[in-house]
Amino acid sequence: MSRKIDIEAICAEKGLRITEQRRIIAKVLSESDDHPDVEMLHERASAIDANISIATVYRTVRLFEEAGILERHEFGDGRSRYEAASDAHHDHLIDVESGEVVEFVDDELEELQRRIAEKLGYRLVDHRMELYGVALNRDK
Amino acid sequence: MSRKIDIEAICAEKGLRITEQRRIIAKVLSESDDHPDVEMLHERASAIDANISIATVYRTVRLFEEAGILERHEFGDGRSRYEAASDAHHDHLIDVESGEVVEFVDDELEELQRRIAEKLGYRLVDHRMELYGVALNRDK
DNA sequence: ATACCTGCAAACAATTTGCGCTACT
DNA sequence: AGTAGCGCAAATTGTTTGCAGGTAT
Repeated sequence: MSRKIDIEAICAEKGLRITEQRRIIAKVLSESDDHPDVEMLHERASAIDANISIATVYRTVRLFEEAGILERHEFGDGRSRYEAASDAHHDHLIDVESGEVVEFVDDELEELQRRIAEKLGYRLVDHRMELYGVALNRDK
Repeated sequence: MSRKIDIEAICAEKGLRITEQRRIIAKVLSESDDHPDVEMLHERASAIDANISIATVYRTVRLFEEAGILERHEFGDGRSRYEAASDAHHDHLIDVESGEVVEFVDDELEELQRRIAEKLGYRLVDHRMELYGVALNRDK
């Protein structure tokens, strides 16, 4: 789903300092096709450089989020999960049995949300939507 | 929005013990038309009986949620917020400027979500959706 | 050179839990 | 009477932060 995004280039663009640990965390993020939490990111980063502290992962992830490089999600398991912000917006469906996360886009849905907000007297600035489901054909 | 729900009766129905503190917390919940967090619930309960501990509020809120008496929401401010589970499902729109929460129902949306899940190969068992918006006419 | 970054450990905030005592049923 | 619930304080979990030393620009 995620076309590779050159986070390092974006950092330079935004005037962020590029450090060894940021480069590694950026690489890990770019190569993740799932929605890892901080602990998972730290594990993956540690596999490349064992000295990266989890505090740095937290700081970097916040920095990247504020720079719009990353999107943070809360899927209801208590911790935040991240993915590289692509220009293509999408929502998520979570398989409640396996925990698997499926990404999807539905223009009709986007449009409907905008209309609902408007009907209530608001201009929609953001939304969060997750569907929770069980697979129909268990034999996949 | 919330028609009064007799939580005490539901407790009896489900075989839950009815204690003084549960009765109070139930009353506070029934009378709340907003979406209080545990701290707010504790404050409101304390106004009735100053001896209720916050641990009991946490325990009771969890008990009630597991019994289906309560719905828990996470609106992105870190803590969980609760409302009495009514039979009438609804979603929420959060005014990002005032923090006000507007409840709404949209059948087309419900139906669309079901269809999207199905298209992806899932049976929809739950969903969470929040719209975030700014009021169109500020002079309301 | 210097301002920014990192690792470490301590601090925090929300929530849970062990324990001895109390109160429903 | 006996089990389940309560209050309190300590423990847990996810996350943030102060500080002393290191590093990118």
